[in-house]
Amino acid sequence: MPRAANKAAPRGRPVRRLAEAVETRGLILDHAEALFARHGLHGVTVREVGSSAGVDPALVHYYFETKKGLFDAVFERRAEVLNAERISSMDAYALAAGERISAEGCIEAFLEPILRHSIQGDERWKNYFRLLALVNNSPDWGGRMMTRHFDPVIRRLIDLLRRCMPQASDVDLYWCYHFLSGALTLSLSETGRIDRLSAGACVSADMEAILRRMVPFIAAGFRRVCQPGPQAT
Amino acid sequence: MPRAANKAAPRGRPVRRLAEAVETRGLILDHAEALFARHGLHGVTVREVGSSAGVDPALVHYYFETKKGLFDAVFERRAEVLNAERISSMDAYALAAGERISAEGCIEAFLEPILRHSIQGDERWKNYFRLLALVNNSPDWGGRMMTRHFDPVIRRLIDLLRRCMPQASDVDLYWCYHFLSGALTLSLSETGRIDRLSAGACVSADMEAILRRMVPFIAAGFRRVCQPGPQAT
DNA sequence: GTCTATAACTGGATAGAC
DNA sequence: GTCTATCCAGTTATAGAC
Repeated sequence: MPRAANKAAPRGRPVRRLAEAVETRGLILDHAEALFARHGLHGVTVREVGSSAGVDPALVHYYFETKKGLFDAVFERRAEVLNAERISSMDAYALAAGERISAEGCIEAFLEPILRHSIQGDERWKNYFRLLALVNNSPDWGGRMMTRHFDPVIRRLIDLLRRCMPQASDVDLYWCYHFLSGALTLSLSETGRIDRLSAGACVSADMEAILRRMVPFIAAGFRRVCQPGPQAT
Repeated sequence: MPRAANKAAPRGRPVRRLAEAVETRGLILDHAEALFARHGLHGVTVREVGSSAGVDPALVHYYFETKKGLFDAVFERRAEVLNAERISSMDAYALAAGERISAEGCIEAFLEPILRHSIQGDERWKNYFRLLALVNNSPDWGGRMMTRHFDPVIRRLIDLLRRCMPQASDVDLYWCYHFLSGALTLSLSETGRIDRLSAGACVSADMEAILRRMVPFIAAGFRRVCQPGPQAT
């Protein structure tokens, strides 16, 4: 079982070797990411990954053992980065806002890191987000995968939002987050559907436009459902 | 090319035969629907469909020619039904509401038919909805498939909403629909994630709870983004 | 319409040379 | 670490008997 890069340098070997290996590994991950994002786990073959990355297919097994192993590695790689960014974004906001904390602020702090990568036009991140969308909507293992990697960050968001709406019940907060999650992941998948539907008025890739509308949209939704305000329907 | 049930009765044959054939065809569709919903197009084999339906795999090709043909047939079958239901639901609402038309009413009229099937616990419809969620979030052909089958109905919804918010711009309306679409399809996919995230407070399958919250949530979002109201932020 | 048999091929995975 | 060669299970799809 050749476990991937467990012990760093294989004792006395020139560093060049290791650097190249890390490079190869990353190359495979990048190309697998792009392919999985578009066709899903079962829609991609190990051979395709290899030839896309310009690397022998056997190397894929060398580094990741199985196709599922590769898929998981792809999924995990950016999850950690993203979570760290979101946590620090929310922490920074909470600290800066203090008592003037608002739902809009929390949601923007939560969304901004993920959408910033898209706005900056990083294709690798965009592929990863498409993959996220696919996994989030996969009935069998998708839910578990999301739970395993992202739940702690979501709880942090819910905690912040609770401070904005102290009278909100947990059920309401979680359902509202659920709507947020659906709206976000569909946006991330950039299927191009909204472009055609709107006859060009909307552009799937325009994350700036999405962020600008999603923050008030979601915040208003949260407030309406979680605040037992005067509106009676 | 044995086109499926093109001409109804093959001239002079006993009706039994035809009835059984229709039954077999439907059986295949039902089981394919359940499998595609959970594993996607590439995650299912023709053999699996056959053995799940208790039918010879060759029959799948007899009725649908290719696996993709089967997939398309599954997707189309309920799309027509659903569209008709949604149109008549919205028409009925618009007629009844008259000048007292509201965003809440439009959205509920749009959502109710789709969620009613789930609320009634029809497993076949629920599988179909899971499939919808998967397709809606598929970057490559998903967007086109949604466009082809559902855009006219969506335009009808947008038209109604425009009557509630005459000053709304098209861009805003379409983006807001996009958020609605994401929230809806994630709900339909019932991944079970929200159940774990909320430690049991929310239940994925509880469409009643979803509908009750989604209507005000989405309506508030629309109003906030599409109405140039006094709120500044 | 249904089933058997099989063609023709592609998939993931591994052993072993370099 | 990388590549060649290969295994073999499983794939779609079809021809043809019933």
